[in-house]
Amino acid sequence: MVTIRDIAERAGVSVATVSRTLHAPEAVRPDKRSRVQQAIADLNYAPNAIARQLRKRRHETLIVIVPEIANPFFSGIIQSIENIAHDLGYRVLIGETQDRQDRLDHYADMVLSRAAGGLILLGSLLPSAVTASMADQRAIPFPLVLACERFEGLPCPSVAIDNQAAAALAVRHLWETGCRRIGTIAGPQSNSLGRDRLNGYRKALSDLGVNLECGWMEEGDFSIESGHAAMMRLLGSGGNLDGVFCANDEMAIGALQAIRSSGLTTPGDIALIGFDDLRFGAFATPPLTTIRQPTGELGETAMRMLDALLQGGVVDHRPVLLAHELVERQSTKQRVDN
Amino acid sequence: MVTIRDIAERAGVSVATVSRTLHAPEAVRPDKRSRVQQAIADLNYAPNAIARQLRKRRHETLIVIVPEIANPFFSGIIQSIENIAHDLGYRVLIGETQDRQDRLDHYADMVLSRAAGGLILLGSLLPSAVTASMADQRAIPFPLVLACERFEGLPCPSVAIDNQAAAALAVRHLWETGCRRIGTIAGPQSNSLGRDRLNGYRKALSDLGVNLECGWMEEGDFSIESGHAAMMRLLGSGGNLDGVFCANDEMAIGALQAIRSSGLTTPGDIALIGFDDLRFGAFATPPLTTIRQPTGELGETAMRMLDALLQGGVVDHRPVLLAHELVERQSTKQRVDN
DNA sequence: TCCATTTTTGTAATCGTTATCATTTCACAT
DNA sequence: ATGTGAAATGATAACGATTACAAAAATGGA
Repeated sequence: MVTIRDIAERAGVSVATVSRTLHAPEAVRPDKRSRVQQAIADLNYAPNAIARQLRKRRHETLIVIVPEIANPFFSGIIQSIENIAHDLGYRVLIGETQDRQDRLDHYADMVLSRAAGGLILLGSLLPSAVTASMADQRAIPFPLVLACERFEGLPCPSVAIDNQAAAALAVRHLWETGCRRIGTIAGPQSNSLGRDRLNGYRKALSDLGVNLECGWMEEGDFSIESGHAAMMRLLGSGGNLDGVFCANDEMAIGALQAIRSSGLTTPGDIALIGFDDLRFGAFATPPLTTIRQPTGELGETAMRMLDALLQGGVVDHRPVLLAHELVERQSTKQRVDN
Repeated sequence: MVTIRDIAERAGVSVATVSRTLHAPEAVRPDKRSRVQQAIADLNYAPNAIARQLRKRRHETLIVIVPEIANPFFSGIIQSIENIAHDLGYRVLIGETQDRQDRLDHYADMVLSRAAGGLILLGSLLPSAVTASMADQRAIPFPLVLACERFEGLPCPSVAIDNQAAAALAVRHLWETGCRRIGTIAGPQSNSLGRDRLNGYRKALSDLGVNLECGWMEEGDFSIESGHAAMMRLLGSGGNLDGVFCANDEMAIGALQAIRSSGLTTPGDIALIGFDDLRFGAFATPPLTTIRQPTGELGETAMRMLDALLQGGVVDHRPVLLAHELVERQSTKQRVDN
């Protein structure tokens, strides 16, 4: 491996001069500077980032953790994180956990051992180092920002939307467009997203004075397939629904097909509303009405929070809630406005 | 920051003993070992990975580069890469380029500067360090494996399917199910995937003795939206098509909607076949006939190649071609078998 | 008890940078 | 020429781990 010492030798200068040509070229005289640059080119030298980091104790590498990259919802968030990160001089790497604690801990170890500077967590799992610190009432052991999910009482900055309110909005929309027997395909209840959205559904119904009848609720795991299966169960359970709120778009896409394959139509027989505003939802048959989360803003806010944390600033631990939005397409009946 | 020296001091031993308790506990006497472990727990010590890497010159971090994580096709590949990588003791991070050279080079720099051990490249862009080395007839400057795309004459291991043959298979399938005027929505011609699939289309037509008429071909950029737009152009160009081969599933999903919104049906009026076998394609209306790539095998092969490279082995530079498969669903007419 | 082995331990060099500080070189005025 | 201050350079100590190698301690047999 070619090191700074090899360059120094070949250029007939000291290692300090080489280092300076690299980081403050104006501080070294042009003749030496060009000799050094020549040597660097000749030997194809690239400074060893490991050694430099050891010396500088600064980290330009951040990690964004997602449960699964296959989920297109995360991509918008990640993209905006990356854009901001880039501007702020960081490098972003993405880690996928597949909801496995060991994988997550593996990535957390990178931060614990200073191979990376900080973590943005998009999933519903917490690194065990964080859980442990909570249990011991200690501070969180590294720069951490939470996005999308909510963790009660975790002392770190977080950003999300008000999932419960957004879910309630979706249900109200179904009601306002004429649905009277509104069911739901809920997300996994192990996770705050799933719980909040189900609570929103419940709250909206009770605000509307509707009783949640048995056979109106099924649970999925946010996948297309689970949405399909849950819809089949709803259809079979005699709930006699005319509208269904799905806790995300992927399950709604599965549900859509279940409805059609049962010989029913959307929105004619059963209206459907999803959550997340996936690109694929807009091109489903019929195009899916949904709740849009401000993915760009979500990512940007999270990234700026992490930057503030890394700059040593103290960041407010109260969750930042961003605005959501109803996107009306053809899977719900049209509102009669006037 | 708490270092190994702090632990040594608190436990009343030397740093060597601490290091040994960490990596070869059986080599240190139980009493000291437990004193050290106690000190580690007390001070919440985590060894500095940077320092260790500098000393050990080994890399357990690999980078997988994708053009955009939003593309669900890549997720299957990445997942299998991660599974194998994990078993082999590597840590995988994902970098997204959004087809921008500067981003790609940024990740390549991490390998060049030894912040990571190697690269698996899934996109159509090459790091400039690699292009430069090719131009100078030098060897590629770091462990690199290519998956999915093909680069003529690049001396490094690669794995893919035979895109041209697969595209030809798709076109033949349309023919065999009765289509006689077969158009295509091609991928970007800047990229080998797009080119190979278009060549396959051309070759299949000429093998079938069909003349490619004007108005049968439009180009998209692999996105849903571009597929929609391209299909609208095809419909307007008077090519009078009864079947269309789309160079990927996302464009096919866009095309599907364009056809429907024009009052036509699939496969009745126009049959459609895609490429990649996305999950969303299986749940489209109608479910999409497509070509499946063996994503799992693709990822596994790439990862094993990179491991071999990192182990210092010499790996064959001839591209490894894996088998593809036709997945018949309802967007093409049913074959009359007998 | 004492010597020869075998285990355990500690000291110090090393990895490739950066940064401090002392030293040398330079430009310029006298 | 010479003195001065500024600019450029070099030697070297960090950064925090790992690991030869040497030294010390423990073990065991006589």
